[in-house]
Amino acid sequence: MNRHRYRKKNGDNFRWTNPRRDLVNIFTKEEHLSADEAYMKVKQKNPEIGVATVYRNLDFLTERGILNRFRFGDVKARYELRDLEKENHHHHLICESCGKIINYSEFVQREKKLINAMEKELSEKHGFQINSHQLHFYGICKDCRDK
Amino acid sequence: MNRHRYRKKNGDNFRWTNPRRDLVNIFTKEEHLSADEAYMKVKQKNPEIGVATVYRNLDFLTERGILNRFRFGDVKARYELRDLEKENHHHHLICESCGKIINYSEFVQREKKLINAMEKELSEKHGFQINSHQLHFYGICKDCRDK
DNA sequence: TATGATAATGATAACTATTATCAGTTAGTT
DNA sequence: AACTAACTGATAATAGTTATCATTATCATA
Ligand SMILES: [Mn+2]
Ligand SMILES: [Mn+2]
Ligand SMILES: [Zn+2]
Ligand SMILES: [Zn+2]
Repeated sequence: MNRHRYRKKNGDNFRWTNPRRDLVNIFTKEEHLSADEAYMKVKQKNPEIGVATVYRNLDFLTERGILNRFRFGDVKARYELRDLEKENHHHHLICESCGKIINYSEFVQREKKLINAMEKELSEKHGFQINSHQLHFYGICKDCRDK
Repeated sequence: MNRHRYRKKNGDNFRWTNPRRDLVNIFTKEEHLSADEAYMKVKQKNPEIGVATVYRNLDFLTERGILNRFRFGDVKARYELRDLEKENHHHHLICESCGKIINYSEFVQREKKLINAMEKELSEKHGFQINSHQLHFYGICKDCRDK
């Protein structure tokens, strides 16, 4: 599991650097980018940046709770800004044909109730402390169906 | 998205070979194996088998609906036999510390209702045809918490 | 039950995503 | 301005997976 280990050991005295700022900026404009896609974007603003820096900081920002990391069946990880408000909490539809990813936030209320009950029971029954959940729907998007 | 393309073009005249039989057998005994883990297991029975064959057939069996493929935050894919009965439908708890994967099937009834409603609305609203869903809970397992 | 078409295999090279290493650079503190 | 640890970029290394290709095995048919 531990393939992401650019972890801080002592304290939290991190530095707010340009690559970090640039990355966060990019994710305010675009969602679900892979490391490579983010790298391309950041490069436009700062051609000097290296891939390793992008990977390191996607990891850094994810561990700091600023980004969410997903793996949608695809090998490569994808990222988005973490929802600040609970109301924005959303999940994903993934097209198995073209790979398109669609956000949806319907049913948040009803879902929340079920998820809360689940988390409670699961943590009691399995002694498992739940930190987050992901709900993915796989299928075929409208565009691909129309073809 | 199309990184898995050992796909048949013409018809469905596939052959029921030893590697395929062996793989299915292994998954009746163990769950959530990665390609490499499955390879090791099959090798015990048939030391001649190659990795490529394992990858090809994990893919083959997944596309034939015999196996489920997952990516639990980890880079590597993991597989299990697809649930034959709806009653066995289950989801997963993933420990972010040790990587342990726990099946759970509580709430299937309540969940089914919500999921059905979701699938209906989502397909109407987004024109998206939903084929399957995955619900993953991430957190810390009992063993890791006790340490 | 032998034959033939072609699906499948195994070895291995290649590729893609990610991580480690390390010398040089910077942010933030004094 | 000087100091120091955090950070960076280049690049090598690794892990997981897929492509290639010559050889073999399956199975429908004769
Ligand atoms: Mn999203
Ligand atoms: Mn399972
Ligand atoms: Zn599509
Ligand atoms: Zn654990």
